[in-house]
Amino acid sequence: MTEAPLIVPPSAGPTGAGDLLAGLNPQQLAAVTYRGPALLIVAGAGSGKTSVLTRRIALLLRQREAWPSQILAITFTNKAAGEMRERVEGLVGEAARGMWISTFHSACVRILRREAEQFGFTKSFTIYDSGDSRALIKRLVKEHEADAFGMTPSSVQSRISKLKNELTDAEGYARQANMSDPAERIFVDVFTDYQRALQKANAFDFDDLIAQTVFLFRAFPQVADTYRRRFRHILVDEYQDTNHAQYALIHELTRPVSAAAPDPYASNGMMIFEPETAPAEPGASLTVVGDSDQSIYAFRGADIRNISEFERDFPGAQVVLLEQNYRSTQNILSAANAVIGNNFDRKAKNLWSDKGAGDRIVGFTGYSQHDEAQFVADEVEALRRAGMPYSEMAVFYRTNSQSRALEEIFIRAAVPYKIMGGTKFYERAEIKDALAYLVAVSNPADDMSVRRILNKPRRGIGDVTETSIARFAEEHGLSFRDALAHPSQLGVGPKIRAAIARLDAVLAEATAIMQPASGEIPSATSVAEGLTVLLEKSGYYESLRASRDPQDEARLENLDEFVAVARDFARNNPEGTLVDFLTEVALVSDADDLDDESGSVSLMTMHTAKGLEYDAVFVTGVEEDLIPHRISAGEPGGPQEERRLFYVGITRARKRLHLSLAMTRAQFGEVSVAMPSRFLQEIPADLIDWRQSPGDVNSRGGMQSRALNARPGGGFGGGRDRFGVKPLPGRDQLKPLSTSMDKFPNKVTAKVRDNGDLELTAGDRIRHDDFGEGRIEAVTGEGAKRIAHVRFDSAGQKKLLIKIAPIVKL
DNA sequence: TAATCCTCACTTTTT
DNA sequence: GTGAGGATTA
Repeated sequence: MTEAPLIVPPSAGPTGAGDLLAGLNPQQLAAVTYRGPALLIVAGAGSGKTSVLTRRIALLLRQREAWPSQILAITFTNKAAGEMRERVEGLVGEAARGMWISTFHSACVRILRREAEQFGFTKSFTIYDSGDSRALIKRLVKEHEADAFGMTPSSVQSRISKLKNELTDAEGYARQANMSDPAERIFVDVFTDYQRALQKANAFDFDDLIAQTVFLFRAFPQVADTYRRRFRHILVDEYQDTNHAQYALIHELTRPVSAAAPDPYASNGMMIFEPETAPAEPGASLTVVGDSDQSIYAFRGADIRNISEFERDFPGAQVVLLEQNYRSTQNILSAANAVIGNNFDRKAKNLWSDKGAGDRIVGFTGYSQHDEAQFVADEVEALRRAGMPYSEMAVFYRTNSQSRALEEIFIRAAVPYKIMGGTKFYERAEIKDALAYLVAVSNPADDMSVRRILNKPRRGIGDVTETSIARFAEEHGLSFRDALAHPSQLGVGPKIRAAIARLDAVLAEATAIMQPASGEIPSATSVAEGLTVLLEKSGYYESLRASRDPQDEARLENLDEFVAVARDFARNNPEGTLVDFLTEVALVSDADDLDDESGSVSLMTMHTAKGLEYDAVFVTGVEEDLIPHRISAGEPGGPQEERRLFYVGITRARKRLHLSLAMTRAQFGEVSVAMPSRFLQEIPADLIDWRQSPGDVNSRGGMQSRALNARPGGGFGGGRDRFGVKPLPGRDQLKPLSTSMDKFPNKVTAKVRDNGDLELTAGDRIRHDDFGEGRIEAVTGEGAKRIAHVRFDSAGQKKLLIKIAPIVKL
């Protein structure tokens, strides 16, 4: 490999790289141009790592150091993969074709489908998502009566998942387990049976996709060599989030090619045996990008050591540190640095920005989560009026349940919002049902799917019938699916017999459409067609249409959307088969539709926020027991991971950062007192502009100072409390500052009413239960979405959804 | 077999 | 407060 020149003049002709290197700082330039076996790019938040990674790839292509087919770039989400591909294409155009830019899982699926027959699977294997595997484990836990030992399906699932992430299989675990412990024995049995069931169903779970690929490479070195020869440049993004199995996969792929063997890629498919003496090729060049301060997935098996010990694992590795942040103002970064600096055993890193100090961080303490939410809504509206689009604002929280209060207030305040993440489209029951129908066609060996649809819609087929079908299948050596073709031999009543026959016929009809036996190639739209046939003729649609449950209407819409997804797939992949479609669906999560729908505020957990950025960010619920979460206290490294999570949250902000909390929070049906998060006090007080500090709220009424006094050594110093707020002069902190509502015009209750068709016009005066009296300035919107723009006498400007606002006309 | 009542548990989750 | 899943009943 030739050493790339560090600086290429912009006029260097067709292979010139000047534009690729333009505008890079020296560290970025080094990260793009360094050539060697291994490179670690430590990329602080907002340091332009995506740009560096894409330019690095583009430069490799532009300078003809690598063919596209020799590049494997790995990201964690399909969305990130898509963006990276787009950006590389933007830089080098057509020359980007043929690269593998994908997630770990997609890359492994591609490999496994190609090699499946090597180890007892077929190309059309199913991918079990965590719901599928939980369902299977649940059955096994029941069969083995493992619940008697306190094992729940989800605990077993997470244990198995952890073991697989460590590349430990059932056999390996059994070898070192204490088999005199009955609980251990049963767990081993469940694990073993689980793996056996997967194999029998021709299925892999998510963890298997990685682990089995590693096992494949280890068991069949010549297969591994094929890929080692092919991929000369491997780049991994978000390396701090890799688990052991992923690490091992990378390790396998970057080993030197072990022996002279046929190379199908270099020989036009002809088998050419090189002489034994052929020099083995060196391992692929590896580039990893990551930031250990943003490692927030240890709970999923991510191993921070992968990045912290990179230099040991890959001797001779070069390390480049990107510390200049191009995203945030210095105040935000100073807060972030101060917080993360409290984590010990991290490599020092100091993000800096040349954007100037910027605005101070805004702090707010509400009485309740509603109060806090109202603050967020008000602030969002103020920013909107100042010209910031909603799509540039985001609200983060630690747990999904916190979104509820925010939603309630946002609806009432007519703030358009969008929840990111949350219940996933592909995890909805009706979508899983539709998928199960498709899987029943594509992989009849997969009993789970067939069992799932057996009685959906209701056909009168219950447990008893299911068991007899299973028994019949067992006795005759058939799959569960094939047993459906012999309803008369099942010993069930005529009604049920007919129902089974009908299901069998529907499946057969759909199979004929999507996978014609004659070997002819099904049309591009066959998946959408087959899906429609399945849903129509199985009676699934009909049962939803006939239902009186209002939720079933939404289910129908979801199914329509799913059919639309299938049509889109056909359009984008004219050659795409049913298996391709199912693969895409299994590996694509909703996180991939994170596209900012322009014009709405984004609500999401701090985990989901990683990798995103917004002009204005609201981090809510900055309280003890929430961030850091209560449960994290018991886990090793828990509090530190929580701190990183908080760090990720605040480093998403470009210009404005808001930190808010509530003094009381209703959780699990009861209201409890919340305390400010310890992380708040790690931020230098002069960086925060408290609109309402914890001190303000506490010093009112009977529960004064509870949160502040709860910490020994806390209290006030230098005329300012620890939150940087001056105590009001002339008043004793222990006495109520004010007992009237005027100081807290935003205090909000969570009542909802129905005003029906209350007529309002500009100029009317109204009284609001929480905000007092005000004057209507304008009314916009139609019907149930009519919005009153009100200027309240003491609570300021607000928008209200008229239908549900607690208001009366005066 | 299906509907209904009751109990329980309740972080985060790129695939 | 809520939703899922299990046990109980019709």
